[in-house]
Amino acid sequence: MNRKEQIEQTAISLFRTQGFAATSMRTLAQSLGMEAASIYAHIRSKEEILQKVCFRLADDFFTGFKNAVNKPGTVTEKLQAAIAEHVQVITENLAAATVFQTEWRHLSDPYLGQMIQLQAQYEAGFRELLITGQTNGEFELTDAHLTARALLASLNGIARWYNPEGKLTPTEIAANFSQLFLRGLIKDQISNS
Amino acid sequence: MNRKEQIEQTAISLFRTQGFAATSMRTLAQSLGMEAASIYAHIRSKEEILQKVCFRLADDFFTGFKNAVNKPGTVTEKLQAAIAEHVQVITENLAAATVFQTEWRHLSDPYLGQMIQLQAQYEAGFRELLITGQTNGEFELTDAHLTARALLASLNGIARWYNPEGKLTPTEIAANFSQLFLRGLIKDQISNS
DNA sequence: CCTACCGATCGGTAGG
DNA sequence: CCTACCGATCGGTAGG
Repeated sequence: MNRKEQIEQTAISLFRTQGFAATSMRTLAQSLGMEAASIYAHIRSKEEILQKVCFRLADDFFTGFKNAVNKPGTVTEKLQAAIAEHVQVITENLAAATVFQTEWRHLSDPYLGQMIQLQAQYEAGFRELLITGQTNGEFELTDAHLTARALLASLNGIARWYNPEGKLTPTEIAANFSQLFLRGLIKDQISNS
Repeated sequence: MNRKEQIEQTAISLFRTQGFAATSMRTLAQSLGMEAASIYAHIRSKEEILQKVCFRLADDFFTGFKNAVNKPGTVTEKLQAAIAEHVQVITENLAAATVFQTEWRHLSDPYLGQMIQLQAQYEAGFRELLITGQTNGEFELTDAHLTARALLASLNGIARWYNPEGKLTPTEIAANFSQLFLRGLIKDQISNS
């Protein structure tokens, strides 16, 4: 990891805990053991760090989603794969994913507009998967917009509680989410009747 | 609405769009048509506004949850009621709920610690409801912590997309969430077999 | 990567 | 609710 990557990693860690706006270049410099002015030998601006992390994460999420959708199988299986990919991206980039989710609005034009578009596209991907499953009879749902948003919000929430040293692995987390969203909470009463 | 309430409402609106740290008292003053120094005739500090909105919202959520749980009925019905109450609080306090969700970490001690506790308690309330339903055979779930967090994250996400002029009413949104989390996406195959 | 520094802005106070 | 102002801090540049 070269000095530029060190700066970015440290910045992401601070942005995560304090927020982008509340993190000063002097605090960042102190965490790195250097002067604030020296950081500018490696990066152009504070926002450049945020831009890089946001677009990298967005790219990771899209790559994961495309992998999931392009696999052969039922729509149910594709959705399960998309959930697993999304969980993987978050758990493997925990600090960066948190910063992406909570700080992207501090981007300036034109990056802000691009980010909004990318997020709308990603959500649309899930929504279309849901509609495909609805059309072919695999799924039953009332509102694809609401359902896609509910699923994505709960998946993104993982970044707020996932603990790499906890008892749940990313794979187990993904399996639990798939179970929850596909089967729901209500216990099957068939075997009892 | 007196001047103090006007200041708070305007601040909440700015905190929502720009974030707490990125909103200056001068910007707030300009939105109100007054000087920054004059605001301090009505409030003690910038953070005081954030404190007030966070604790008010937390109180609203707890009140709603207690209402839901104290109603007679099955655990399923109580969970449906808790979802409906949560949706109501968000949709009736859209800006304030968004600020609460995204800016509470900018509170200073001891308010920050209190807020963390309150959120843990609220989540525990949902988790215990889920476990009660699991114990009495209404629900089937693998991990109550994960399930409560998934449900709450998706409910909180409503604040990011709810449109008071949109086609979905808060009641409809709550019904869709209950349907999604209780029944899941998979279409019942019973009638086809 | 440092020293020295820029103009701008920050939350907030004094005094009226 | 205003004018006048405080010390502190901001992101960033110049020059080495």
